[in-house]
Amino acid sequence: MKRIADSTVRRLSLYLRFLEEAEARGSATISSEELAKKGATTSAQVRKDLSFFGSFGKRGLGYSVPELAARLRQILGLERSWSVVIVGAGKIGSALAQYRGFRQRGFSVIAVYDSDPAKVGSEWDGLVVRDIATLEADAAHERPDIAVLATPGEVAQGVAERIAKAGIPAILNFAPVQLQLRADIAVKNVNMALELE
Amino acid sequence: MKRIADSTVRRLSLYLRFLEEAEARGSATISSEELAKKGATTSAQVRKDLSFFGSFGKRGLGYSVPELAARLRQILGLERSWSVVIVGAGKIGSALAQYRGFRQRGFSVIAVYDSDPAKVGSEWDGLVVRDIATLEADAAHERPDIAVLATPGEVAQGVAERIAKAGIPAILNFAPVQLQLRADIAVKNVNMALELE
DNA sequence: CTAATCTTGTGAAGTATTTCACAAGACGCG
DNA sequence: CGCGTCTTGTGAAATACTTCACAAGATTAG
Repeated sequence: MKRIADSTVRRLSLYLRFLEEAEARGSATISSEELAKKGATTSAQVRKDLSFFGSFGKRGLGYSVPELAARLRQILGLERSWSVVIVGAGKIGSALAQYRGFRQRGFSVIAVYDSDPAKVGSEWDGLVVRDIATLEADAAHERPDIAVLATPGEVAQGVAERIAKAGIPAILNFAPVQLQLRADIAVKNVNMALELE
Repeated sequence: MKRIADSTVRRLSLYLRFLEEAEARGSATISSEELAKKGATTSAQVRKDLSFFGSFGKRGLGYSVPELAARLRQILGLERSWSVVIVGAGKIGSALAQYRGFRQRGFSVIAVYDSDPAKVGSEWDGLVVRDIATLEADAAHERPDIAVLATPGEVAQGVAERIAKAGIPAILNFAPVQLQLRADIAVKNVNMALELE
């Protein structure tokens, strides 16, 4: 079995969103054509994407909305909950910590870290900001799945190395630097200014 | 001339960041190999990306750092300043309004809008939150280049239509919905939960 | 000036992704 | 049941993107 293309994953995630809308509206089935129109793609593309994982549509009818939604959740790894820690309690970190979209998608924020003593101990939306010094010790028993890196660029590389050493296997990087880490750490970069270009 | 691939633009933006670092360090030239190593790609890829716009390297030497940086800024449209309005003064809107990365890249936030009377009139970082009711009138004379849509999903489509009607030609959409707009409005979607999947 | 060494620019080859096009299954209706 | 209509699943074709490989320009050292 070949690797799933990044572009395919993005589209699957989009399809899932449309399926959830359809589910809420009470539709029982949906065609590749409908999914395509909402997602600004083609029906052939939708079918190709889905057929990669097997065939769960009915000819002449379309796809069963609840069945396809369940299948996509499984493919995207959303049938289980992922625990997330946010490192950096600045502007971006605070927006992310309170972003409802994560919870809705099965990601639960279990901790926020910062190095600024003025911020450590303050409470946000039920979460107490922890001292970054305790990152390694906490990670050893809480075993978070993903770290969101939202520090200033200057310290991002150093903090990323600590995250890697603490045994957290994936980093979502909001800092505007390219991280250099061991290949077994999954790094995904997000650059908001880049989106505007 | 063919359209520039999305993946190419992303890399060009990355190269520019490395060039700015090199500029700060005082390097006069840089090779495709060096750019490739930092950007986790190959030197052939770097050269192909750049050769698309002409040939401005020197064989045996590499590329002139300031010259290439200037050329990339021009290609990416960063030689001029773009004015941005943020619509939606919630968590994401406020993080974006204060995000320094935009300014550094030539995007200046000229206004923030919200529909909540409790927020309208309050001041953020030198910007007064305006009532969304004045969007059309303001846009007519300020002519912003880009609107950042950071409203809740339920109202995003309606607000996007107003933005389009107000004559703003590009939207960066942070709401978790797929906008349906006229084809001449450039829409770019950002979905933070998606990045984790 | 010549030789050795770098590094670009670019066809050609190799992969990957998207679109086309159509056979065949599924349903509804008379 | 037979017919018309809808919609999937999928090879094949088309397109797009990446990597290879090498000729040729540029520099440095002797």
